Amino acid sequence: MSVITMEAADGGLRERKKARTREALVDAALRLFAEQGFGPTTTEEIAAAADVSQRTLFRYFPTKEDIILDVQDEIEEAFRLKLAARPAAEHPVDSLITALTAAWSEVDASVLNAHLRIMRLSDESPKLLAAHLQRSAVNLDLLASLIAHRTGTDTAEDPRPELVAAAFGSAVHVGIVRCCRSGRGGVDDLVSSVNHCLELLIPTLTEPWDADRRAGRGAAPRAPRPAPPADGPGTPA
Amino acid sequence: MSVITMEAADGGLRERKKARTREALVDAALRLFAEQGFGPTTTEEIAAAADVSQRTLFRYFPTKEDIILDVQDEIEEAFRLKLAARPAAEHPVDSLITALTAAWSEVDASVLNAHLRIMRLSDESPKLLAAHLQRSAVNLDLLASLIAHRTGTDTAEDPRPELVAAAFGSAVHVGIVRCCRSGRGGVDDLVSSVNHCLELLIPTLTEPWDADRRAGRGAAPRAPRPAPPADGPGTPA
DNA sequence: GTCTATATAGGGATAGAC
DNA sequence: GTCTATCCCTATATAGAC
Repeated sequence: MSVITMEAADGGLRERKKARTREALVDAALRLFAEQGFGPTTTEEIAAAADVSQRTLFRYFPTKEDIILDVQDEIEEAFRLKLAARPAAEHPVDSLITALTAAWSEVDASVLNAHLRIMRLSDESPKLLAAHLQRSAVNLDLLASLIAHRTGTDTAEDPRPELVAAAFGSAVHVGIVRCCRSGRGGVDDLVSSVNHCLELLIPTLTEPWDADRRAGRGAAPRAPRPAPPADGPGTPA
Repeated sequence: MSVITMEAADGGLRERKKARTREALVDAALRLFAEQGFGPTTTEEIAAAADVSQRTLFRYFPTKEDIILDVQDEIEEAFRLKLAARPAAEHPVDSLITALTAAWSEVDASVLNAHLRIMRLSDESPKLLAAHLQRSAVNLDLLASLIAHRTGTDTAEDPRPELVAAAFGSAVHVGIVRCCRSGRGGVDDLVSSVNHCLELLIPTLTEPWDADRRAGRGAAPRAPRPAPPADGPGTPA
């Protein structure tokens, strides 16, 4: 048979079969985890549900956690692409917030929903939570490198790229966790919770603590930095 | 024999034996991990080195990682105690920084050194890193609760306690990681690296980005909040 | 009887041989 | 892709200390 026929189409025939197998595994895992929990579900069950052998499963994913944690990487990669599209002169904090909004508005809703379901599962399984946090750490490193590159900062001498990335990541994480904890949460709840946390981050660190302030209804925080020129090619949403 | 004789001393005979077994396990693990790495060392080896059975090891520690990660909890608990001793009116950010300095100056140097060694091992073993991050998350929750209690803030409605705790924790983490990455690091290097990151956190988020600023030698950041009254009972170092 | 330690057996994840 | 080995961790059954 012709090699050309097999690989010509639009991503390769094999590529698409691989992608389908991969998706079948992710779907099966997501479903079984929801039904039985993360721990009780075995890799053999997942493989059987996706009609492949256990060995094949481990050829696609190195660990059980990775089967579902890949969607996280997918989201974060989209986010980094949006960040790279922001103007270089913009302050990293502004770039990060704008890029996140842009990325989340473009990502498929089912992907964000899957991410939410994974966060829920993490509450129940320490192992899954640990794997998730580890990935977040790796993605944070990538983010810091990207920021350093964009601002022409030498990471070896200046910790600021890592600090912005870490502080931003913290705020996003707090927003996600709070959304998950508040019972049911659709994608809309997720977005508003994270946005609220991002808005509050700087005022929380710089303004006097007012016990009565809540949910952004308080004295409006003074703009801490001059607004950047609105010349960005990105998607300001 | 008399019950009084057995338990009168200062913490109970059994308690001290338990503590000694525990310490023997931690020491053995720390030594074996340094010699062979985290992954290759088996729980049976650790148990044998501490002269107990594998089952006993798992009675003291639920997982292999926990054998060494308990020193982290020890440090963080000391930190929370120092934080609780700060005046309630002080801004959380100031309380956190002061409490950290106080805690680290009191903790035994060997404990901090053990912590550093663990961080190094984490670079080598994803599993250890994941477990470490998970613990940090738990400790961050405790920290947020403490801050909420001290400031009279309702965590359900106001995310700020979680935000300060998370941002502070991020900066500390960045400082630790940078210290570990910069080759050899004594406790002094650790302290200065973390302090540097803590000083830079707020200016990094609020001041314009100046690519030439480095290591704190740049325009001094304006004090973002009025300095708190120096009436704290803590150890301002 | 109660608490604590042990040995043994086994399940489940993952790596490697074939 | 099947089979096997290894390691982490758990369960059960049991024995010593007081």
